[in-house]
Amino acid sequence: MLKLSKKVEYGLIAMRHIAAAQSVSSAKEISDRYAISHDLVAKVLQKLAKAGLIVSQQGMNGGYTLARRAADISITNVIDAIEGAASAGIVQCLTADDGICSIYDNCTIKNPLGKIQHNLHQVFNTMKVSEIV
Amino acid sequence: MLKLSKKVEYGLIAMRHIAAAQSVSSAKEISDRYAISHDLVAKVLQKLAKAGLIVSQQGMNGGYTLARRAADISITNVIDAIEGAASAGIVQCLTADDGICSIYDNCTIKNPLGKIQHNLHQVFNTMKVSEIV
DNA sequence: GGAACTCGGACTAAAACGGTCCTATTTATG
DNA sequence: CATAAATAGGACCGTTTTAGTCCGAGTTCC
Ligand code: SF4
Ligand code: SF4
Repeated sequence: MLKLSKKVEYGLIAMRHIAAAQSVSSAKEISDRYAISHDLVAKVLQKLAKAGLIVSQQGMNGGYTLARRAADISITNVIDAIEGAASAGIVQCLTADDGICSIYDNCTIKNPLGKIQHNLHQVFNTMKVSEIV
Repeated sequence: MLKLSKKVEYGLIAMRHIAAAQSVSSAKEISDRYAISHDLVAKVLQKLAKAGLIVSQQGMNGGYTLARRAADISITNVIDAIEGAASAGIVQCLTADDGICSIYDNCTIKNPLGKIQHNLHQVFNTMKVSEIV
């Protein structure tokens, strides 16, 4: 239940690969190296690019490179890029999202959970891509 | 994606309620107070009882009481009781579970993720039920 | 022009989630 | 002793999420 999705895992693997590479890295290169579905990792890469974490180079011999230093990209950045920023919350009522919980008024644990969520974010924010190369 | 399930939320609400109550608390009492499905909270309570976090008293005027001091029950205990101990992991390859990942051999991020998981557990372990009453 | 890329939407099978329902058992109480 | 109020627990079910595929289109190098 606290498991992160495969897409995020693939995203982290890809980020690590790109960060460690000298030149541009293509989706095929990554999917081959780690035995992941090409289509899947390609989509993840597209999301990472759209979020501005990596820059794409289209056409032949194209691929991706980091958009900024690996030390300036946190795990939170990667997660948000792939899952959407709203997913950053441990419970939906604490994310700035629309749908609030039907229990909201009666809920006695949202404040404590807020504290937990803060601590969790601390963990993901302090861990940078540069630390996993 | 890091969201905890409704069952866990209900479990935490129930634990808080029981910890704050003077006498035994029945499932109906809790489901009424917080406007949750009776059947659902009842099942959660059964799991908590089975895990030894609360003790049940059957029959009329029955219900649940804490099995030990609220300060000795961590959030991890509650999560594990409801979701099963195997769910404690951020990725399945790091839990002592059976099914390992197909990528396992090629995966370059399992060690870093192990460190993250450790930090996460720290958060859930140090937070006790007594802190949410 | 073609090969090797990125881009991006549509689609799907399978699993997880959230929840209901039904039955059996236990126990206090009148 | 009968009954009502509880726990115990399995079966079931509709919806959503996940993980993944497939296909068409645009881009750039050779
Ligand atoms: S209100 Fe309480 S139950 Fe509803 S989402 Fe927030 S924390 Fe979870
Ligand atoms: S091996 Fe890597 S990809 Fe597979 S589960 Fe463990 S961390 Fe995730």
